[in-house]
Amino acid sequence: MTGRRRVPRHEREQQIIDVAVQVFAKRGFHAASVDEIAELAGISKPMVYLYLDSKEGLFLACLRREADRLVAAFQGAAATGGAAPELRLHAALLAFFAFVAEHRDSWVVLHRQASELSEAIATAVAGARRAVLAEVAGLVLAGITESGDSQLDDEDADFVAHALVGAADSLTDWMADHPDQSPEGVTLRLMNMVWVGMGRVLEGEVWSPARP
Amino acid sequence: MTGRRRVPRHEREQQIIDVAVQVFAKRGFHAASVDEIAELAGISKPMVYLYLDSKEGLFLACLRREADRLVAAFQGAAATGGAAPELRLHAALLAFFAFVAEHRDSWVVLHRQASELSEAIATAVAGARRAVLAEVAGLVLAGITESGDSQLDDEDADFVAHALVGAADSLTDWMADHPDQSPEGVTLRLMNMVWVGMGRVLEGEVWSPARP
Amino acid sequence: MTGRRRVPRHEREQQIIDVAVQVFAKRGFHAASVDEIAELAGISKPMVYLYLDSKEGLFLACLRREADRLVAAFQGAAATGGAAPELRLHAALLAFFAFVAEHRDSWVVLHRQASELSEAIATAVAGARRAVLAEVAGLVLAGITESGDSQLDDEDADFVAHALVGAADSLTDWMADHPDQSPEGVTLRLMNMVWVGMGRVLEGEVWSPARP
Amino acid sequence: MTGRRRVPRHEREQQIIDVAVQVFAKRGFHAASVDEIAELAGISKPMVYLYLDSKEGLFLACLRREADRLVAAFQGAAATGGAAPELRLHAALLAFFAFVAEHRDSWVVLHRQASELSEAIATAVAGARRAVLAEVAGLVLAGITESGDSQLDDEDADFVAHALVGAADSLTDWMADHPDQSPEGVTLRLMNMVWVGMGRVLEGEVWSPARP
DNA sequence: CATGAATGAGCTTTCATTCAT
DNA sequence: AATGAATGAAAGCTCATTCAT
Repeated sequence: MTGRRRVPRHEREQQIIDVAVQVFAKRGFHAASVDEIAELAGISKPMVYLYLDSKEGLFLACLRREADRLVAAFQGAAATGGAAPELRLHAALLAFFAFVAEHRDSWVVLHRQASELSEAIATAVAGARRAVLAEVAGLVLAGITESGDSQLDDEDADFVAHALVGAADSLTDWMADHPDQSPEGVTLRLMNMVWVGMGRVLEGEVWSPARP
Repeated sequence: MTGRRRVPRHEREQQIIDVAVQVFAKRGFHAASVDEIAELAGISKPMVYLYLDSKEGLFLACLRREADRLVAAFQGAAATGGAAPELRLHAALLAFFAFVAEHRDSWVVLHRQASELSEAIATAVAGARRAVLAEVAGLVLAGITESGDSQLDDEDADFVAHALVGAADSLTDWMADHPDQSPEGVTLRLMNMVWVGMGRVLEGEVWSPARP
Repeated sequence: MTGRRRVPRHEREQQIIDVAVQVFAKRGFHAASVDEIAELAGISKPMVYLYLDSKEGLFLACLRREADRLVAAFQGAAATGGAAPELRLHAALLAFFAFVAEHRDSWVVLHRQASELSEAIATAVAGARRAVLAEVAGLVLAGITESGDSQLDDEDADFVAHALVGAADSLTDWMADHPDQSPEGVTLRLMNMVWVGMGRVLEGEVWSPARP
Repeated sequence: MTGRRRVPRHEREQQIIDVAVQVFAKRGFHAASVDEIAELAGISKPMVYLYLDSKEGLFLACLRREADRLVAAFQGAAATGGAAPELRLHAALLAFFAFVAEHRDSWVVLHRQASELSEAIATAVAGARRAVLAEVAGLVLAGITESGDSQLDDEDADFVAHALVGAADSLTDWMADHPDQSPEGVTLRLMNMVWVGMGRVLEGEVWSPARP
């Protein structure tokens, strides 16, 4: 039971979404029940339907709000992290890890519930991920270009972005197992691992199984 | 309708699991219905329950079979890939990407359905992932140790393993968008990105936002 | 179809229980289906589950309501039947036969469905029966004690109570075959049969197969 | 697993019925499953159907065999218990209590499973009970007649028989709670309670609430 | 004589969703 | 603005029963 009686619409919506994020994170989309969400939000089911239309609408609202927050944090950091691409990438990654550390539920909803859902939802999730990937790829490409060499192209940058985002994603689990590690530390390690390696590759150092 | 009439038990079980992997991959655990699986397998529901006990039992059977296959391929390659750790890592990653390329459904089931499920299932999935992570961390550690320097310890190896596995994971999506790319190519790129970078780091080259 | 549209909860519950008693009496617990009960009550199945939780919960509710009614009638009569134990026993038996005559279904549910059911249900039924047995045994003991002789003890009273209750129980069938017989008449006959006999025994008259 | 391989039909049937009586007694008709019975009997389900036709046929076979045994014991004792009706009644009751003491499962099946079943089964159970009631009523009537008085008629005898049989029935529970009590002792007590009382009543002693 | 394989039908239960107030 | 009452539809699961060998 959160608040009661005569709450203006927008505020009620946010309360409902707050609760829904928690419940979806804990139970998953299908296992979550609108009953439980309504009860935890301290209102009746018809209100949920009046404001959010359907279970899927409710989930979409959660998704959008949390995705917007995450993407905003990410892009905001990338925009203000400094001039050099690597600094901006670093700032963005840091923002990401900090967001996940602070809003675990939001992250779970965004990350682990995309399959088994409707077109609309899958699209929304994919859109957020694509936004992040594009941002990263852009930074990577800028870093490459800046370094003068153009051995690597768009596709390579996309590849690196996927690898980076996947690594970051997986490292959220590692973080959950190492609560003492700060987002800053994690970010620094990841940058070292990937960025330095990428730099060397650009300089022509190539690994191959034939001559390792 | 796969096979018909009077099929011995073990064979039927495999048929059912074959179909179930497809359906679970397409719909997700909760949205999948035993009815649909039975119908696609060309048998009646009671057979599914007779042989696999419950919907969860069926899912577990899928999970176990596919996880075993994947882990076996991965570890088999790691064992026979050569003497040097990086060669073995390369072989293992290659086996992984090849497996995913060939058994997309299996991979989806293994990868995207772990949350919102019962203890038993979560355990099974986590176990498979942990096996792979441990294998990778071992290889990474061996690579580090071999190189003579011991700046990096177990925790670092674990970190790198998470990053690598997460990157590989995410790259399966990239592969799905680039059907022309071979598993070999993907593997090579990833090794270059990570391994070379790691080598440089070991040699003392450090990146930091303060002095990039 | 009993009542329709927008009935407050408690009233609906009683309607449902009313119907359920009839159906359980006719079919027995296992053979009764919630579908049939819902349909006869003129509502949909989910209402039954919303209010009574489960088929077993529904049966328990029937059991408790009817058992309470019967035990209350029995004990109420025993309490107000007069001073002398035999008068009170007579009043209680009369109340029992009158109850059965008027609520045949309730009696069937209470009496014939105890086995093959869950612990909770068996406990509820056994509890009601035990309450009645204890009441009867108490009256019998009082009658014995009052008569001055103490040849008979607690165990004897318990034995007599079982015999009496069993006789009464069986006589409900006899009543069903003799609709013209009033509860009063039946009660009187039973009292004559048992109470007088018990009195003689207390006075020392003993029957034995050796010397009949 | 009782016996195996190539057992002649009649013997197999008896084995199946033996097991079925146990299972029906423990679980009740509906809750008992043919699967469990077949497994405990050490044979496959189709054999059960081949020999006993259906679940109901199986139950009927159990019922008939056990009812025959009980009625035979009862009537046998009544026939050989001596000349005087009360001696024969005593012998018959003794046979009844001894049967129940020794074949608890049979008694449970005969006694507590009659409702909720099909016409055929209800008829079978009712038939057995009626046979016993008739026998008892006959003895009671003989006792009455012999005593010279004819205040009491057929209906009265039937009433007494119902009371007696119900008392005996209920006393089987009392016996279950008093394992040290012998069938002989129980029978003697019951005879004392009822027969002596009946005798007094015949002699004109009448109880009534008006003048107790 | 005997059975593993197979199923039609029906059960209890749950849930997203809407109506009447 | 808000809710208690109500339901259609479907899911998981079980069981008595039969077929093919």
